[in-house]
Amino acid sequence: MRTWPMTEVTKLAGVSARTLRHYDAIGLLEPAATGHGGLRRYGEAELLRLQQILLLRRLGLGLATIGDILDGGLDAVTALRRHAEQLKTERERLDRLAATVDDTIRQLEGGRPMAPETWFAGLDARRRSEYEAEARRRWGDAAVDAGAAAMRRMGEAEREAVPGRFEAVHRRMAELRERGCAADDAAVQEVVAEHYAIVASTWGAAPEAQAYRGLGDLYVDSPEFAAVFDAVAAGLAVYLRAAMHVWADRQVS
Amino acid sequence: MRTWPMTEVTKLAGVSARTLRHYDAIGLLEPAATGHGGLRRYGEAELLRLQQILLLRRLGLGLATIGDILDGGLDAVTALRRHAEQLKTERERLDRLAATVDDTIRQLEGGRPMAPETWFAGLDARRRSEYEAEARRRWGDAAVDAGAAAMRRMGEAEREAVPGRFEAVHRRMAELRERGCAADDAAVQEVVAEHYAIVASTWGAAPEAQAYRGLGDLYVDSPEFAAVFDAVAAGLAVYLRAAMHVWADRQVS
DNA sequence: GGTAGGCGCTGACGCCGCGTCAACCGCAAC
DNA sequence: GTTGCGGTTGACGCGGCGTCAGCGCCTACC
Repeated sequence: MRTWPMTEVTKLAGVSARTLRHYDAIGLLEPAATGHGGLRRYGEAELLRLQQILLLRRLGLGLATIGDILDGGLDAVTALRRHAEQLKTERERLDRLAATVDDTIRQLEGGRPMAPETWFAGLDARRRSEYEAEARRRWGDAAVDAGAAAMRRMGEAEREAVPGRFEAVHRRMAELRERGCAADDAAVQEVVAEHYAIVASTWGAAPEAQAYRGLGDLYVDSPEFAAVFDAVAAGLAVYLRAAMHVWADRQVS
Repeated sequence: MRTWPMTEVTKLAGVSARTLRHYDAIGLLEPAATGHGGLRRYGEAELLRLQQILLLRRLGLGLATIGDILDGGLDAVTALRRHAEQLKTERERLDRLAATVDDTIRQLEGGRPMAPETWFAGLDARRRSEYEAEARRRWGDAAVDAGAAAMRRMGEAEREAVPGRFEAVHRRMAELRERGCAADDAAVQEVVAEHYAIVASTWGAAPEAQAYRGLGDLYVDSPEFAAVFDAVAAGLAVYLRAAMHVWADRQVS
């Protein structure tokens, strides 16, 4: 039986010697024989196996998976189907990411701040669904769906103005906190009222006092939200929550 | 000035303590102060910087790039534009990859071998353009474009039959080589003639003898092609090239 | 005979962004 | 005293090799 040394194999298959040694090291492709000083020699069967490895590798499969397939422990079609799923998921993530990046570029160029709606746009499906699941738990399906619908109904100009209005509220709240105003201060409650109005416009309906309270909790409990507020001014999330609680309590009484 | 310990920061920003230590280790975000036993304390400026880090990280930028941006050595818009390019390139690569994987699944299910056209489909842009550039060098723009057009013009059934016809030729060539037939043997040249016919049908025109010679060279020079032939039978690429050279020389004389 | 060069070998580090141990320290509550 | 929390500094691991470093063997040339 003919055998080939590594240099030949690298030329035939277009892989580096390092790669062949790696495949040997991880047990993916062992030489047919190793003679005089550890020289690797590959036979026809090994070349064929290498071909299959390279084919599957080109499809993006991991070496461990490829090994499982070639050793018969895994069905190729099953593995590829699963792989195709992952590819599609990853592609969708890149899609959203690219859109968010484009958004950010436009906003930076226009000198406008980040839109809160885009805060979650780049999150992967798991985190996004976690957030949405929490929202549904807190406020119910109807509220979440109504909110999404309301956002869609809004005119372009109106929708674009939302981030700026939120930003303004955040800054005014930060100022008041800086000046030492308590959460139940009239000036603070005035700003909260405006905050409530903006939230109501994005939700498509005026939230119940309890729901608004819950939103304040979310601002602190959710790392993503808290981070955004604390970027405006450290501690703002907690301050805002307190003010929202006061406002909600007054609505009820 | 207020400062926060790590536990607070992890809750505010939603990052792990490990991440904060990592950012400290690579010099991306250093604590405002470290007191009594190395305890890290973060000030408002650090929280703001962390916010910016997380924002850019969510967009998929690398930590090194983020550091450059925040330290003023790199313009955010420029970096993001470049990043968006890369995202799009990567997304396109995944698209092609997913298509190739789907193809492969269909072929495996149908029990048919890989279509040669798909050999290059999953390659990244660089390698693909390298290959195409080489093809244009070898045969000229017109030939390459005509070939692509011919493939598109072909009927579905015809196009699907191409892989099988190539496969059959490869197997017959391998058999003849096994039996010790020389490249100029009549039986070998008969198979080569069929090979030429298939190539002609995919190119949309009968190749010049010189172009056909060049194709034989490519079969050996290109690792990807050589690998595919040598998977059918080790050494087949070289054998096929020799046979193609003989055929081309006879056409000229 | 020496020596330079080419090809092969075996480690081992590096990449990227942390997760995840392990081992230890200081402070507070029981 | 001990338990537990919250912090510290290492270190390994992931995937798929690229890229040295340092060595051995064979050949060619002087």
